[in-house]
Amino acid sequence: MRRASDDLVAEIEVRIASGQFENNKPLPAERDLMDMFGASRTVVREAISTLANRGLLESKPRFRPVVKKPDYGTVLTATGKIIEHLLSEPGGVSDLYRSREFIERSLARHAALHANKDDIADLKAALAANYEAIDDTPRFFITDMEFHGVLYKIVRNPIFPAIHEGYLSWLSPSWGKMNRAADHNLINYQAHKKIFEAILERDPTRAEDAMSEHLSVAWEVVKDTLEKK
Amino acid sequence: MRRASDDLVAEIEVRIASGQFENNKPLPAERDLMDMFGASRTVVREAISTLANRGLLESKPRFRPVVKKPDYGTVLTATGKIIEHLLSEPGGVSDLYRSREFIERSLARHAALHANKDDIADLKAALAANYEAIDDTPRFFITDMEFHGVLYKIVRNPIFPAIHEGYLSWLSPSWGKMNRAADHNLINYQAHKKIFEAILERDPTRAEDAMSEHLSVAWEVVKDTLEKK
DNA sequence: CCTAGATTTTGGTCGGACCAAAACACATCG
DNA sequence: CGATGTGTTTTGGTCCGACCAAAATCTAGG
Repeated sequence: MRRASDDLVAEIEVRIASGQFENNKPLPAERDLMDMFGASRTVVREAISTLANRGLLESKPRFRPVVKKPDYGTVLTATGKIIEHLLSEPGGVSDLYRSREFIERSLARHAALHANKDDIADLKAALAANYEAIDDTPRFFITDMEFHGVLYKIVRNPIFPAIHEGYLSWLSPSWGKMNRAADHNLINYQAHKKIFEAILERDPTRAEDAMSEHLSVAWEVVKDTLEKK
Repeated sequence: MRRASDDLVAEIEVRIASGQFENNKPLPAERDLMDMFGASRTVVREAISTLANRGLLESKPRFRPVVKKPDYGTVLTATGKIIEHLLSEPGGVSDLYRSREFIERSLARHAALHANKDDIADLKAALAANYEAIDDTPRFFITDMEFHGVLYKIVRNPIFPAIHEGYLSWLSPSWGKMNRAADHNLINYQAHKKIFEAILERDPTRAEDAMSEHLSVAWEVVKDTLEKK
């Protein structure tokens, strides 16, 4: 048994994929969709709701839903709401953080083995920006993220930058409130520098260890913040 | 501006988290929810639909929605529909497969460094089961998955088995149709054996390389299958 | 105590209605 | 002629009541 709205969902998906409903353009009005598919407004709205939850439509109340052809970022935003539940449970943040540690350790190793000239240049630039921002904590936070972001980029697989985005959006609420004084910034910068140097010298194990060390230290701070709260 | 159904969604989420709506038990009838929250059936249904799409309710047409407290598996099923879209685009399967390669290489390395007695025993058992099934392709497929699954378990982080599940459900349609003759089984078994031995000897680099080799070979087969189609 | 049929409940769908906000058209003004 | 303000139409959000068919529940018969 299937719902009428499921058929509609499928048909709209096809039209989005085929470009008949153009990307980033508003969907036709609900009443037009009714005519178009010979469905009642109930099913039309239900279909829209489903598609919005899947991330294929971006629907703000009172505004026309906008067609969004899915990418790996879409997956993350669609997942966000569930992840929130998981993070609120004991160990949730810890599990997620540790998975990040696992990934980024591997990323550091990978960078040491496979980074090319451009990648190195990007890392160097990110590190420099990082250094410049040591006395500007909000800005340091951004350059910090960007330094790590370069590592996600080096694998040249669109999935990884999306994962990075995910970690940022899910984890940053946890460390947003934590004490990010200038001395922390310095410590983090130095850690980044160590990672960079290991990559530069093509030493995967040292790169991995440096990253491991870096994230462990940062985790201690995050953990304290979580427990205090 | 917020929708009335959003409030309802939030309230129901709370009641699920608090256990007032018990896990794996059916949600109250729509008309009861109307009374309970003083909302119209329209918003009640909209809220249910949203929660179902989020994965907090499992709703089969004509049946009472069943409450599902989210876990990392929930994330995957909720994501599945979007991933399908991404996989149907050029390079989609390839990107996903390569991300798996990246992860499992790291898993092999990690196992070589950190597997304990029990983990080794599990791997050994999985490998044995694998061997037993060489002449039984469907069964080999299962034991193959399980061998890899042990590696995901070794990191002792609930996120990773969930990732494994994800790869299986998303990738297996691609290789389901491919030629899985007994000679392939033997090759794969031998690859597993090499990985296991490297882990046993605590040689992370050889474990990683063996995994890398194993997945590359498998990918060639998958790729051919995809292109032929 | 179990089964088969009658009855009630309930999810899915429809149509119509109303409101307020958004989108649009148009006249006005600098 | 473009910017601006106003009036009209369109459109999404919500509610109501109704109907159907499938589930769930109850009931009578074995």
